[in-house]
Amino acid sequence: MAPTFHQLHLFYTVAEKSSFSRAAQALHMTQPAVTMQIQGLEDYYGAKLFRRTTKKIELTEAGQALLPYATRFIGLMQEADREMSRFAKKQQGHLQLGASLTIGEYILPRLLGPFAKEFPELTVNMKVTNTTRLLEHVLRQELTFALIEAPVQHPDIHTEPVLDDELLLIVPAGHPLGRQEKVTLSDLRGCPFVLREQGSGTRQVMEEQLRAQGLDPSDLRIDMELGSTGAIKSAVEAGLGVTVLSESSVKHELALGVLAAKRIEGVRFKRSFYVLYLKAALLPLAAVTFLTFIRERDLNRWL
Amino acid sequence: MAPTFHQLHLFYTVAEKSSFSRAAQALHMTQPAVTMQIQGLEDYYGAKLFRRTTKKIELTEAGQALLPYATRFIGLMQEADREMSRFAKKQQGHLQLGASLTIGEYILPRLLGPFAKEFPELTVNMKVTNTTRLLEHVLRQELTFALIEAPVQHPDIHTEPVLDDELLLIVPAGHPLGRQEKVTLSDLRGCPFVLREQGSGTRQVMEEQLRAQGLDPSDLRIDMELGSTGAIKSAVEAGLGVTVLSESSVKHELALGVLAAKRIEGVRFKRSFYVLYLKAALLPLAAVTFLTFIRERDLNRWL
DNA sequence: TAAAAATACTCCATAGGTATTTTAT
DNA sequence: ATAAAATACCTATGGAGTATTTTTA
Repeated sequence: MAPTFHQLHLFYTVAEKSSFSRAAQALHMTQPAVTMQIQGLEDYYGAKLFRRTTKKIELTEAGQALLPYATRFIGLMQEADREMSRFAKKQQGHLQLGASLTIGEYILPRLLGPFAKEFPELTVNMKVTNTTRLLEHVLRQELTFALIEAPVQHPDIHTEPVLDDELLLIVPAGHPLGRQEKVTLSDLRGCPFVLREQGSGTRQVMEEQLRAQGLDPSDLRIDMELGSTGAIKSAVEAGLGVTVLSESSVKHELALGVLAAKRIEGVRFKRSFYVLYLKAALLPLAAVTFLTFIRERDLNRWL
Repeated sequence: MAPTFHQLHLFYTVAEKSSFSRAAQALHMTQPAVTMQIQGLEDYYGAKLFRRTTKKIELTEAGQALLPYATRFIGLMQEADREMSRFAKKQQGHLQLGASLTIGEYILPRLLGPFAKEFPELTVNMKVTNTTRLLEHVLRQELTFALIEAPVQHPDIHTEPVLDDELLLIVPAGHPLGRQEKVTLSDLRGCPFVLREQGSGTRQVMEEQLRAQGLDPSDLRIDMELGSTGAIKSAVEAGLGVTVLSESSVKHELALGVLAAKRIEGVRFKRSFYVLYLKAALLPLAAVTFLTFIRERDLNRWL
């Protein structure tokens, strides 16, 4: 009797697309099915929601009144999904996940194992390509969502940050660089570095970024390579060198004053993830679960 | 795939009743049907929502997380219903409406005609008895809702004000009673009254109230009986007497200072409506439409 | 052992699909 | 004339009922 969430979602999509047929297409349905559900809503509320002509449809006054509620319903449902994904242990489903090169190569592989262990009933399928192709795949609904390093602009696509870390130069307390107003790359020449080993995500991202700025990573003087973030922090604290880490992973030490963080002029060691998915299709719970998993991890522990 | 509003409502009721069977009963369903829907939710979220034992069930952590969302969904749906009822012209349905004696006798009869005219597809059936019996009928789901004059206390019942007017003594500007600190009933003896005719709702309610306070309405000196609120206001403004009206119907004149309103010590000419309906069962849209109709009317124009 | 929830099954309503007609530009 | 929405009709999924079994205080 009461409207279903599904109906309100269809209504929202029809309003958004200003067309029954296009909404149907966006939602993997046929046009008559959409018509039926909208009629169901109209019957329930006892008022027409759209004024139809063959060329265009437009919201009636009643439709305009309902639209914000539909939006709020969708938002609330997504919020609930997000909250509930914390508890989803025996959830089952399948994810067609896309990832850009860096993410797909360095970062996701290390997360998929633990994820599969924690959510054994959720199977994940990953496709790695460039952002443009990922966008096309998502538009064609061949991928549920994709993880990329920068937001994209497209009317049918929703982008949302999953993680937005910046890697900073980390120096021990009292280090001369910590007192400088500005730190430039040339300041770092000859400076002893303590870094994660070759092949670690952090290291890879850093080197990629350096190369992207036209700098050769081998110009750096790397004195020490350690296998964990904790070890690196200790080494830097002990004055064995400087390093590059995300601010969040040294929050504690910064607060205590044992380490200092500086941004390097002209260089952005950004580590950003954005999810990209179709506006029309609600993000399925399995995807939300996956994103929650990523967000909850302290990614720096895995990189 | 996504949870239905219905499922969330069932979930809410089961949580509220702490029992599948009692929730089923409250919602006119069988226990297995409730079980199925809850299982559907649990499958979707991949987590148990209730910890079941034969004697009692309790929310799991996941259930506790979902409950506030279920509540918000229900609230949002009711809000939408209320908003949409403004447009519901061709809505169809049937209302089993209960009303207390005064409301059912003096007030509703005058509203049902216009309502039926505006909502020709909504049929209304009215039962008039005392509040106690109305409560029983609502509990037994023989009535969709009931309109009464005062809120009732019952764990399964929701009461909500529809209208809460107080009738005040209205005197022309500059009238001696308007300057008095306190006006008592004895002040009114011999005072010329301008009132609605016998049989009008306002008049009836007033006389009932007077009698309830042990006073004989015929003690009042009624100089004039007029057929409309507007006529009465004009007569009082012109100094032809004093009257009793709800504050809202003389708001304008009070602001202009042409009339003054006083409360009579020891007498409360209250005109309150409360809706009373089952907490478990959402108020059907037809009922919301009816209540919106009542609220939107300036009742004083009809009484 | 006696409640309450879970299963098993049956049935029917309805959501959705395909084919077609209607409508308005 | 044409593109889009509505209607007709059919099928099948799943929601709800009845009957029954399982569970645990």
